[in-house]
Amino acid sequence: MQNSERRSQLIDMLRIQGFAALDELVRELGVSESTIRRDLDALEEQGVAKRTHGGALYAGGRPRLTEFDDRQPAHWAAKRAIATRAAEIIDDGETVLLDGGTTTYEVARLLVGRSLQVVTNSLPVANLFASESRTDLVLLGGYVSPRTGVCLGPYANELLGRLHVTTTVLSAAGIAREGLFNAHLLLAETEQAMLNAAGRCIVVADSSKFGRKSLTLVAGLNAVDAVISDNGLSDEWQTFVRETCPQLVIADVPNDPTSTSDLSLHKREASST
Amino acid sequence: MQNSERRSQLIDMLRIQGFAALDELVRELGVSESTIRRDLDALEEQGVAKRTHGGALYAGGRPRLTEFDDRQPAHWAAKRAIATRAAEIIDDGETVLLDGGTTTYEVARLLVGRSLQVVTNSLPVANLFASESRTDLVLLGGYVSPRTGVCLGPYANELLGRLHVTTTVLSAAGIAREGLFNAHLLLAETEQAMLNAAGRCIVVADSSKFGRKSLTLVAGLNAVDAVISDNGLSDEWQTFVRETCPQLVIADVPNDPTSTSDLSLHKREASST
DNA sequence: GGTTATCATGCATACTCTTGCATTACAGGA
DNA sequence: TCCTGTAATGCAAGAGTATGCATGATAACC
Repeated sequence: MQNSERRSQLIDMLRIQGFAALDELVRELGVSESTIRRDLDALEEQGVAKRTHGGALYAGGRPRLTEFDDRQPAHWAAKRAIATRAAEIIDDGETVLLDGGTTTYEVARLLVGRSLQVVTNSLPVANLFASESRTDLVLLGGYVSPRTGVCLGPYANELLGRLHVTTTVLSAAGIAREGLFNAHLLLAETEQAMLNAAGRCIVVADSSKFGRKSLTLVAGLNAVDAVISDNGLSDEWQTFVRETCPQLVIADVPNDPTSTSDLSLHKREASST
Repeated sequence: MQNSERRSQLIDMLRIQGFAALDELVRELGVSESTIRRDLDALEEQGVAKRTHGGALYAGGRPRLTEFDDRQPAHWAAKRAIATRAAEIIDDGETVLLDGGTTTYEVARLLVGRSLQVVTNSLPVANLFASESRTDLVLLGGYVSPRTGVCLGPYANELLGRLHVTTTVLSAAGIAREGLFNAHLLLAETEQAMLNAAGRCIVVADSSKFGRKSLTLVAGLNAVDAVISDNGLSDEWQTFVRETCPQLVIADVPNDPTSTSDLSLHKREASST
């Protein structure tokens, strides 16, 4: 792990928690105490952190949307892999409707710079494209949920009712045999409207989502055209999805601790566990 | 010459990941470490990447909203002063409609954390409130203008037609005797809708805006309830605005080295304003 | 005031960067 | 065809930087 990467991770921890103890940072980042101290010195120098006895306080800018802050690196790798496959099957010139959610956000990041028309209800996604002249951006209006930064409510649904897009990329809080589940009642309605507005609908969901229900059912799996998940998905679920839905794409997650031991571990061979 | 192709691939990796370790790039691109270093040097030269120990960060290519980048410090002081006065006359519990534009953005910054309901068509303004649980945020939808980050078009206007807010804060590209001017045809329509949706309408405009026309007329000054400007506004304009509009607020700009003759320390009388 | 935890500093080690040089690939001219 | 200049690439060695550990100093706590 590199200097700058570790420090940005450190900033993330501070921003989320507000305060972090020294030994906690040592444990989490896997480096020595001295290194953490030096990092905190540097961060204090640039005004991001404020050192205290036994730890450090966050002193930087405004708090960001909470959902995007606790991106676990493990899940993040799966999301990245899934997003890559999703971006591959989207062609230039399409009109793409992007849902809120962390996985769709990763898809959006991969679409930046491409020649597309993007429709979204997600503020973070919109920010990615806002300054991009090559991509037309249409934002759905409505009430903005503080936690996730997505637009909800009747206005968004109404606008969706008058739009048609070639591809919709949907996320889900859970996928069960009944179909896609979501945690917000209003968001479920919006996602149903998104589904109806689409020529084809792609659902992106990492394998941990399967077998989990959430508050409300959005749609059955037979209503979507493709499901993209990662190779952690069990065989039972894979066969079930293949039977229910026209297409199932399994993204290969590279970051598997058992398979990458041969490349360049000369630097971490003596690292303590 | 595969040089340029590899470098564009490198830029893609950096843009997508934000950070890339050196050995990771070596593995991915299949060239030696030295070559990657030289590539990164070249990319840093042209401002696309920022080298760090062990890798590189994505630096350039993030063309942010241009309007917010060239904030002149001198104008900014006036805008800040104006925004302060505007924020003072907005009470907690109000529903505030905020236009796009740099001055209204400053107003928005001062309103963060207050107990309000905010309606806006501006993406930068929305970002300020998105993670704020104390402020309800309603975003107008529609086509997003890449340069300014505001939502335009019939959808925004239609939604505005069904809203009512207590206070609208409008900006203007220019103010002439005819009234408020704006540079975008579509935005002018949206601003007219904003005006109609408001119980009272406040126009924020620094003194440099007065006497300047722009593409299209939005509304006469008699349609607004208050104008807030800075103390650089000439007496003629002040009397004109006072005759046309119910209220004129002049914000005191603390230090304005550009408009005053020079910084000679004549000990002026401590005139209380 | 004594005890304990936390902090700063110096130094050894390992990694990363820069620089210089040799090799390879390619295009233009005799 | 052969030669040659140019650019790109790879390799190696010394300089530079980051990290971890140890030790004395400092600050918090009872």
